[in-house]
Amino acid sequence: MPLRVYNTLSRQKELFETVVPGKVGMYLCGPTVYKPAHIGHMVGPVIFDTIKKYLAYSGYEVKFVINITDVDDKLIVRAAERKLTVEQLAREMTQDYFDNLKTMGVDSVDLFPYATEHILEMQQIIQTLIDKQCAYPLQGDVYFDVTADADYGALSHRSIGEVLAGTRVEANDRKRHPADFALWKASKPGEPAWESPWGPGRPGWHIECTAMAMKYLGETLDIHGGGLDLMFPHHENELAQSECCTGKKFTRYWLHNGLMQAGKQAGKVGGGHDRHGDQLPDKEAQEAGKLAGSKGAASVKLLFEKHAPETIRFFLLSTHYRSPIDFSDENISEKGESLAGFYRLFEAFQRITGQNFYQLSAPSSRRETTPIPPEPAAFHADLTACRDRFFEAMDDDFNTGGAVAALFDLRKILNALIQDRKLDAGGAREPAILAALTAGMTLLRELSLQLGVFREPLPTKGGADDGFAAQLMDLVLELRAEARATKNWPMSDKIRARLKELKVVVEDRTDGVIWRRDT
RNA sequence: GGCCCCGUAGCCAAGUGGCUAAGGCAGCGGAUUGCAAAUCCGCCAUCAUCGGUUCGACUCCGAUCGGGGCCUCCA
Repeated sequence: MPLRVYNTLSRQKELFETVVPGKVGMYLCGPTVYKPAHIGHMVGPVIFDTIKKYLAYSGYEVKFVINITDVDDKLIVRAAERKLTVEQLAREMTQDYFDNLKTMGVDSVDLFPYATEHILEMQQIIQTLIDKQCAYPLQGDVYFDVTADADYGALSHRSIGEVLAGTRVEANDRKRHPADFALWKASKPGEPAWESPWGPGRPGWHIECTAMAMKYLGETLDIHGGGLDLMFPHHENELAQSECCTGKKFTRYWLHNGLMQAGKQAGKVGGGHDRHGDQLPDKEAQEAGKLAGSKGAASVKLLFEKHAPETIRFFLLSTHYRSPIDFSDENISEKGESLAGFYRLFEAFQRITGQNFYQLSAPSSRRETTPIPPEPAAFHADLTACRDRFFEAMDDDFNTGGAVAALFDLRKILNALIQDRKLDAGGAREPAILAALTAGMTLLRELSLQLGVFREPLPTKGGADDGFAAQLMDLVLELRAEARATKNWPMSDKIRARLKELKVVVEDRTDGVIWRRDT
């Protein structure tokens, strides 16, 4: 099954062929570290982390780079507000970003280069562009001349004329062409500045990505990712300056992820039944619906208090990466419900075989995928079909939604085996069946790891209190067992009902009672 | 105004020019259970509307309606 990816440049799915066979250079536009990350900042990293994992699993040697923008107007403003240096602020927010990535299970990034550590590389590229007449210095600034790139606009599918149609006329008409953009900005007093052939200044926004991407991944990248919002002008400009600099294709496959949206109330107001419906939502209401635009967009760290990070990751991956995602607590909670079924399966597996799902050693390469015993035949066939569906989905432009569905199917097949053979209900546990079950669970682990879920056990709720709570539960359930032995159902049911009020679920199984804390 | 995307069951969400349109959550029926819970089995969609292309469209084209994005150094 060949891998196919959707390329923004061509607007269609293309066969995935890398510059160097077997190797992938992948670059993702990272954050400007000026404020704590919100959920939207996690979308790209989670998606491209998953892509990296899957490519590596598929046999590619992948180098994955995410840049850190640590010099920028927003940083300067925010640092001044907080009476910090730009460097201090950047350092603090970078740490926040890294913490969040770790929590979200984004662990496949090979390198996080900093813009400020690549000023020299940027200057060299700028100089090359000037030498090639693609850029021109102007009063301490350096601008890229968009007319130097005949294909300018190809990525975002607009012509230079169209670009200008919607743009406000700026006061700054010193530029040769209104669409020209800054490669280097002369700095004002008090701002971070670096010496340059054009005077003290700092880099423009787009040049850092070109410099760092080329330095670490070569002049032609295989994959360049980012949010849809970056397509224009950021990626368009990056593409133009890079190709003008090297004369080579800059990126083979441009991948853009959809943006997260917070609520839809803004668009819904006044719609529907109002036949006059001409009450357009005002600009402010529209802004409120935009995650990034709403100043109240909570940090991911706050979100982690409400939802398990794994649930959030699963939420992000249950829809296609190019689609926008509606953010809401309800939508995320629903994913938590779906995941609970997996956790119960892991517990059943532990009860049955004594093995810990999280300690199963799963193959990390698709070529060495978990062998499934030929017996029972139906089980073998079902699992194989499931695995095929997973691969098919992922090979088709990383369709994580389809892959997730395969995981659910897998869960059902495993539960069905347990059910049919009464493995968790006092039935005989034949070694061959247990081996089949273990193989199936190993496959589940193998595949789910590619999505970055079920990596490690959830932290137990209740923390340090758990040991004591467990002892109390043993006592309560012992008393309840005595009541049940004498068919004292009212007492037995009362205990169970009262526990339920405490969010403790009791299950009376044929071979014993189990309990768990509910979410 | 310009460019672009989307509209699939109560909700979320895959997918395909033609066999029964994935999966999840919720719901309903059954098995199981002392009763539950959990699990399994089963049920639950004329794919926004209208027209066109085609032997045949949810899938292609056009129009309409509805939602959204970008054009503003938001990921």
